[in-house]
Amino acid sequence: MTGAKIRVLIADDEGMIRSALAALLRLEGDIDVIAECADGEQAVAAAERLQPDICLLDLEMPGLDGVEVTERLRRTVAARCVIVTRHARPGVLRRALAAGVAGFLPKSRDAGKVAEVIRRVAGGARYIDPEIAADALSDERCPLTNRELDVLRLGRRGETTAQIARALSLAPGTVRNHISIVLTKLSVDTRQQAVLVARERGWI
Amino acid sequence: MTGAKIRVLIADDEGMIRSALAALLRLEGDIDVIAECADGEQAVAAAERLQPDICLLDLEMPGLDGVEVTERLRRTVAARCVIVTRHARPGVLRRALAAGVAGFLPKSRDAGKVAEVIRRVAGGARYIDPEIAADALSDERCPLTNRELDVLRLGRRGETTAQIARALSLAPGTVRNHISIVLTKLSVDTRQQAVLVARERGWI
DNA sequence: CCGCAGCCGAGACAATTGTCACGGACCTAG
DNA sequence: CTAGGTCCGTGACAATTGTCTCGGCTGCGG
Repeated sequence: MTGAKIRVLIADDEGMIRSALAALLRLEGDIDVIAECADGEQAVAAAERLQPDICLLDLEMPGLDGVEVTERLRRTVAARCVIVTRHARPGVLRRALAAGVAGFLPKSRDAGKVAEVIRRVAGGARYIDPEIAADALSDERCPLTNRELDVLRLGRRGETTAQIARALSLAPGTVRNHISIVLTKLSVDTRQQAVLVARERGWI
Repeated sequence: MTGAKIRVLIADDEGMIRSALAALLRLEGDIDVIAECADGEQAVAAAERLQPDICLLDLEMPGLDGVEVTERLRRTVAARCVIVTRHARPGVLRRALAAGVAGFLPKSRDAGKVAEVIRRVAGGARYIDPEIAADALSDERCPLTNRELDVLRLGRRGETTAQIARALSLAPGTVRNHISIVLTKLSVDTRQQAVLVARERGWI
C-alpha cells in the first residue's frame, strides 16, 4: 500500500447527487468519504471537527454557499476545497478563485471526473475546468456599478420600485434611474430580463 | 437466474448526476442501463428505438420536460416512466400523474432509492413519494385558467406585454387583463412575483 | 486651483403596466 | 329556452416603470 486514504467531505443540498457521489467515491480504493453535509453551516462544522483533506462543495446551497464555506475554512482548516456547480460561469469562477479554491468542476461533467479531480488536488495540484477557464479569459468584467448591483439584487424577486427605494432609503426616481442604466448596459427591456442576464453571468 | 434484466433509459440534462446514477444502477445485478440522454428529444428518440422497460426521466430538461416525454411515449412505447425532480411540488405531481407516470421521486431522496423504485415499477406497481403525495392531498388546485397560464408562461422570462400579445395574437389590453387577474388570484404585485409563485407551486 | 470624469441622487415627462367595467361565447341546470 | 355561471377579449383610465436632463460630490492629473 502507498499510504493513508484521501479523507473527503461532501456537501450538497440535493440528497440524490450527494449520496450518489459518496457511493461512487467509496468504490475508489484510495478515497474515504468521512462526512456528508446538506448545507454550508453543516459543512463548516464538520470540516472543523474532522479536518478532512478535501472538501467537495456544491456552490448552490442554502445559507452559506460553497465559496463562502471555502472562505470560512481558510483560516481554521488545512483542507483544500473543490467547488462543484451547475451554473459554471466566468463570474462564478472568478469569485471562487478569489476565495482560494483548489478545484472547480461544472456538474455537466461526468461523475467519474470527480475522483480524478480529488486525486489531483490532494496531490497538491489545482484543477480548473478548462472550458470555463477559457471563457473567463475571453469574457469582459461586470459593467455594473455597486449601486446598480444593489438595486438589481433588491429587485431580484419582482419587488416593486417603492419597496426597493424604501430598503435603500432612496427616492423612487433614483431607483428607476439606476435600473434604467442597468437596462441600457445589458441591452434588455425589462428588469426581469436584466436579473436573468446578470444571474446568467454570475454578477449577482 | 430469474429472467432478463430490467432495461432502463436515463434522461437528465445534468451530466454529473446522469452518469452517477447510470454507474450506480449498472452495479445492480438485475438492471441494465441501455441509454443515457441529455434532453427530452433525445429521450423520445432513443426510447422509440430501443423500447426500454423503464424510462428514468428528469423533470427539468431543456426542450421537452420529463412529463412531456411521458406523454409522447404513451402511444408508441410500452415503457413505464419514472419522474425524478428537484422541485417536487404537489402541482408537479398532479401533472405527472395526469400524464400517466408510474413513479415519482424527488431528488432529495437517497440515490439508492432509485434502484428500488425501478424494481417496483418494473414489477407492475407504482411508486409515488409518500411525502409529496401527502402534501398533494392537503393542497389546493391551481386557480388559474388555461389562458392565464398561457400568458404567464409567455412572460416567464421578462417578455414585454407587446411581445406576449403578438405571440398569442391578442390585443395588449387583453394580455394585461389576464395578468391583472393572475396577480389578484395569487395576491402578488408584479408579474415577476406571479411567475415565481406559480413556478414554486408547479403550475407552470 | 481648475477641468474633467465617474458615480450618486433627484425630478419631469413618456411609455408601459395594472385595474376596472363591459359585451359576447359557451355551458349547464332548471 | 332562459337564467346564471365561467371564460375570453376589449378599451378607457390610473398607477407604475423607464428615459432624459440636471446638479452635487469625489478623486485625479494638470
